[in-house]
Amino acid sequence: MDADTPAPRRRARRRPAGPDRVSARDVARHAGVSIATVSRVLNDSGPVADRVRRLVAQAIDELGYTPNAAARALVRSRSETIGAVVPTLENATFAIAVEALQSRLRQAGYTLLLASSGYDRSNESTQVRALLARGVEGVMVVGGAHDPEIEQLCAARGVPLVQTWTLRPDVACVGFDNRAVGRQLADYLLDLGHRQIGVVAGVTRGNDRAAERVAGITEALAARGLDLPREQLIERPYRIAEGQIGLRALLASEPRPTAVICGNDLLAFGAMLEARKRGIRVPDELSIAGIDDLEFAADLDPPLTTIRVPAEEIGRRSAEYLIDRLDGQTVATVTEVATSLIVRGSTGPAPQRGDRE
Amino acid sequence: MDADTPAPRRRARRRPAGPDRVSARDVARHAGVSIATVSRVLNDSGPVADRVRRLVAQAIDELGYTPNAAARALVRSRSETIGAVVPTLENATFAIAVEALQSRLRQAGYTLLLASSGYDRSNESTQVRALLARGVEGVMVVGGAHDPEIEQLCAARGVPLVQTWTLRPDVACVGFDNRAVGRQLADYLLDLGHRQIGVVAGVTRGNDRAAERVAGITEALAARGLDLPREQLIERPYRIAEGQIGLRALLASEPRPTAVICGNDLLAFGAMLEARKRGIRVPDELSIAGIDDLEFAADLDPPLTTIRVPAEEIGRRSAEYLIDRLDGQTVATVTEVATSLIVRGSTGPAPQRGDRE
DNA sequence: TTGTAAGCGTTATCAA
DNA sequence: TTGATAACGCTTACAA
Repeated sequence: MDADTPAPRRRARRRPAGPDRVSARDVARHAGVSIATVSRVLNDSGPVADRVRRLVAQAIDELGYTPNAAARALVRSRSETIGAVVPTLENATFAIAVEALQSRLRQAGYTLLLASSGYDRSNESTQVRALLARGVEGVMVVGGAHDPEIEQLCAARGVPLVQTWTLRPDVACVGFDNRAVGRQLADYLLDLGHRQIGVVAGVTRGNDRAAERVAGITEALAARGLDLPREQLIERPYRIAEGQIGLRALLASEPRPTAVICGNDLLAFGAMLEARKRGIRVPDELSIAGIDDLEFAADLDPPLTTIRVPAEEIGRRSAEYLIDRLDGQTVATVTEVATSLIVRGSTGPAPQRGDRE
Repeated sequence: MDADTPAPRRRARRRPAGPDRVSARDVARHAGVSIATVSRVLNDSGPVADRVRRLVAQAIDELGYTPNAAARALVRSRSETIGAVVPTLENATFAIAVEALQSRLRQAGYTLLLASSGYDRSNESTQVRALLARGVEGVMVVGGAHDPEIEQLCAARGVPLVQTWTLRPDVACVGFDNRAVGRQLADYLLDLGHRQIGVVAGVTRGNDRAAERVAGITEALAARGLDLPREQLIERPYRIAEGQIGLRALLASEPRPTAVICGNDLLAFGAMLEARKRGIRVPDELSIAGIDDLEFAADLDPPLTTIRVPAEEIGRRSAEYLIDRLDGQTVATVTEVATSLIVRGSTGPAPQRGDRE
């Protein structure tokens, strides 16, 4: 995909078709006042006689006038626009966050410019640059590891940037500690007696959240003197079908894991499907856990043990951070949202030696 | 939610913080040329000596110049911006479409402004108005029934509007015949011998797609001399848990349906959960069908019979329609995308009298 | 091949 | 309480 090189337009019309756009000048003429007065009633800046105000309002109505946002943005140097770049909307967790982000932004009068990166760092950078060129006043991105250019560009223009799904002390962010999440999941399974733990992670290249989750798992294992051998760590894109592939690969390894941590719920769903297909009883023979707590997680059979990630809250709080910053308020730069381990039926004690078969 | 009344900003700064934005004038000065020349190399309009071109390019680089989109939009009266309003991104089918829409738009140099309506017609209208005020050059909405204001506003400005997930001969649209889809599903089940067909529809108020689907089902039944009694038609929001509620309601009615058509796959998933919970065998005792063919549909147990809706294609083609229109091309206004019945394991022949129990 | 200058539609300053 | 008018940063005739 060459999202980078916009194709040239074939024919450039000078003005949008339709009846020539009505401007403030038209309104002014129609109401028999000056254009300055029109502006004043429009923005409620400066005094206007009630009678005049009514006149202008009526003219605006009759002419169906809408102020030109570009002109306003130009003179005020404020676009009232916020940009967001997410990896993909196909992952429900990001879709939910974007939904909340947009909704909160609109309440404050901002419009959302949306782009997606496809989990590609250089593409992400391109998208941010495009948004900045469009004059966005704030930017939201997912994750804490990016092309350094992103932070630079935003900083250079004084455009606040909020990084989500991550926690970094040095930048504005709304998220959680992915490493801790990985650790928590691993510790939980270790406490259940599992010693052979496999991982179906997301693709870690260009995805610091996925990488951190793996790191957390590794840490927890190390703390108990265990390690995560290469064959026990499979990386797959975040899709159900990939979870199946991932589990298949893990099952081929020796010793066979008694528990599998998946990078998110989609992978976990796939893993559960594969286990069922192979007649492997979950959780008796194999425990499976995910991350996100998507809508369906509680409804799988057995219900999926997972880490709840408050996507809606992340989106909403990101919006609030940007809104407040643009409002000139000083706000906490680091916002941690609470995740929590939701224990359901897909995980259980490690099978005793001999339990199996 | 009062998304309609943006709260007033607390403090309005004059210019965005940071080092005063570098303008074309700065670049011109730096390169020792006129501002017109800068514009020429920037847009590749008009002749520029190679040497000068290099000079300017270098200056642009050194100064980190980015053209001001608002100024450009103002003078060209083109914002290179497209607006979309979907019911919600929480429904994967819309998320996928938006993803495709955005990606295709960017390729053509457009940026996507996104808003959501929450399935509320007046809110949808508000969002469209906001987008129009932002100067979008094209608009995408979901469905074919809206506040009439929407079509008027777009028409008045000559802004192309594409309506999706629907087929209307009189307007630009990319979609399919929801009524036909409902009919097809009902006919399929009728052909299997079902005579007691229940429906868990989406909420039809303000949702013409949901309403059309129900209408199609009703039609198919009528064609065989059957009707759809009130108690056999349940409307619930598009969520898994609501599907459970819906099926519960249907099961309480007499005679109990042998087949249930759900407004989308989420409702169908819920219905299947409820059936399982009650020990009702699917499809032996009860057939269940959905619409959308979401990622998980094939992986349910039993796999879900559904209608495949090409959401990605709808998004992409909507983008292409708008791009071509804005390019001055004459394009087909009505684009039908193919849906297809995917028969899987969740539906089967109607149980013979006495089969049950 | 280059530069000058007239807008584009607003907002905001300053007089009146 | 109102009206001229100068920006805002850019594109684009038109001149040179």
